[in-house]
Amino acid sequence: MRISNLKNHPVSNIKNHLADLFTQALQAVAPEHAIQHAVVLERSKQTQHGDYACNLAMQLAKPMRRSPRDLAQALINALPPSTVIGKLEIAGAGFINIFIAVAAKQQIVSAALCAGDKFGHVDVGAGRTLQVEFVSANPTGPLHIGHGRGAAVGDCLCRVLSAAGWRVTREFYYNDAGAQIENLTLSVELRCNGITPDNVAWPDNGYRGDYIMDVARAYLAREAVVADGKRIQASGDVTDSVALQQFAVTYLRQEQDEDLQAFRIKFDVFSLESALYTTGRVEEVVSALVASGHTYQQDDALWLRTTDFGDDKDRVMRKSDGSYTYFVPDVAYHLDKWRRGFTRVINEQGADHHSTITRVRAGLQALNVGIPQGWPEYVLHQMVTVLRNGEEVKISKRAGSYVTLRDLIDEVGCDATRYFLAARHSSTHLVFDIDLAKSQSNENPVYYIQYAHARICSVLAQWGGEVANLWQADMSALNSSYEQNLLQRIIDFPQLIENAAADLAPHLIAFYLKDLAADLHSYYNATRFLVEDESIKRARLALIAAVAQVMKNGLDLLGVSAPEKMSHKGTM
RNA sequence: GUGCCCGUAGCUCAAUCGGAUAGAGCACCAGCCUUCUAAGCUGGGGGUUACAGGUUCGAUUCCUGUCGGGCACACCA
Repeated sequence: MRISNLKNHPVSNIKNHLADLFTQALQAVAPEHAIQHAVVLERSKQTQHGDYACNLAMQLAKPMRRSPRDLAQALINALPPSTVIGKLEIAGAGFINIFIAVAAKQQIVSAALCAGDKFGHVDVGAGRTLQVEFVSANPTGPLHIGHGRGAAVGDCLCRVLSAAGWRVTREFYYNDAGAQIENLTLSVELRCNGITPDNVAWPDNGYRGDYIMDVARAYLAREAVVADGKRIQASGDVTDSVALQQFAVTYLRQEQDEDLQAFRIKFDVFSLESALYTTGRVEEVVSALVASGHTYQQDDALWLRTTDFGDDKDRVMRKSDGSYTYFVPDVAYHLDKWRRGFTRVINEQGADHHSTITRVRAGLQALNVGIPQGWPEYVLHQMVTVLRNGEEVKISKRAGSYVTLRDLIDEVGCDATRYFLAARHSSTHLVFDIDLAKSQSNENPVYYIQYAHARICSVLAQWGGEVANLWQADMSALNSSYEQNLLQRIIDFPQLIENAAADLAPHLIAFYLKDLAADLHSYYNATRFLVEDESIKRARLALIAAVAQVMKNGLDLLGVSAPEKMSHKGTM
């Protein structure tokens, strides 16, 4: 077997291979239905049902007025031969159960080892560009756990989409203009003058967190801060509110950048809301919207008739005081994304911003520049509830009481924090129990997975041979049920990446890795690897080396490290 | 009141565009280290998938309604 043959081996993309076969069978048996019925194959949940199942016969039964089991037999008869298929059975109401030939399954080990870090990557994106905007926190305070969820989900999404063949640009949008920034500036100014939040003079919408005091202190001490390559030196002049605002924003951006770096997240592009005003893009969009005929003047304000595009009421664009509401620069920003050539854009954000979706899309539709209706796409994550000492910690920037991302990284660790925040479906509420994550770190799933990887590395190190040559091993000895499970699990990996990318659901990676680790641990406990028989030894080592490769690739999709050693912790 | 999200084992969560007997972890019980890392493994109990209808060969999944939870409903962002 040569490397080039392994790359295109059907077992590396087995579902598509089977789907092709069944499509041909369908053409032969029922050409008139071949167009309406795309062939769907699914993994069987139980081993007695084989490895894959096809439900085509049951779907065709009604329109063709034939019994599903007859149709199943006809499809099987028309199926082109393949070395991948070991056995076919008709079961239940008309399922066609497919058993993959053991010899074909064994090929996946060599294929995975040869592909290395690229194993599992697919090409559904075909190199097309795609932009993901995430985090996009206001520069008015440190990142909290909610931003952490957005950061983890968004970054993992980017990694998954890259692995699925998309060329991904990561973007962060700063709302560095508007009322919240003015509140920030005022809060820092008050702190500079020695006024604290418990003072009656403190405004209701002022920021109360201790970090405001830190900003004020740094400003008075004439410190320098850097964000996005720009260095700002504080003047210390409390009466200069422009300088104060610039310093405060840069200070907080620097802090956010440091937190993101500690969370192993890197953005390609930072966009500033303020730039949309200074470059005239906001005005340009307003003019275009007025010209589109979807606006009207009422009560001294300018309105956009968003109800033309599915909103439940119209929205104000320009307030009677002449300033714009927040969604106007948002529309300008998204028009800019479109003009930069991103025909696919995904915005990952907290569900508390879901009402913006309709408005932004309505504004873009009103511009009538060819943007599709469902553009951009959104992935919304639900709120994170934080438990500390068994009690819910209320997240409120203004009250200054919340758990920062930095706290979590310091207390729980980057790996575990990323895993916990990314390992849940984003549409469900997440409970993050800090004490549990800290005190039970020995039972943390991320350690379970990393431990499986470290165990393999340890065995390979004790063997001391050349891992790079293992792909040439004779795999025919891999016949135990443990080995079959692992082979199938490896075969599933490319399909997993395809599904996770299609569903924009990176949490699937986390669950897969837990299952893979469980299979590995069972195998490890039941099997010796460094045995006398050279052929068996090499086959088993090749298998676990392939498993380690998949775990490393999978952990990388989550941004979690794959250590080669685990140092014991705790009292176990 | 309106819109969006959610409701699965005691707890935290899965379930691949509707598939066959709904799965893991934690917690609880009983076992496994003179052998490659016990942060591990093996076995056990635990369910009317909130509730009621509907669609069909088949529903945790889709539709309608009810109940419960979260979020959003400004000329705030």
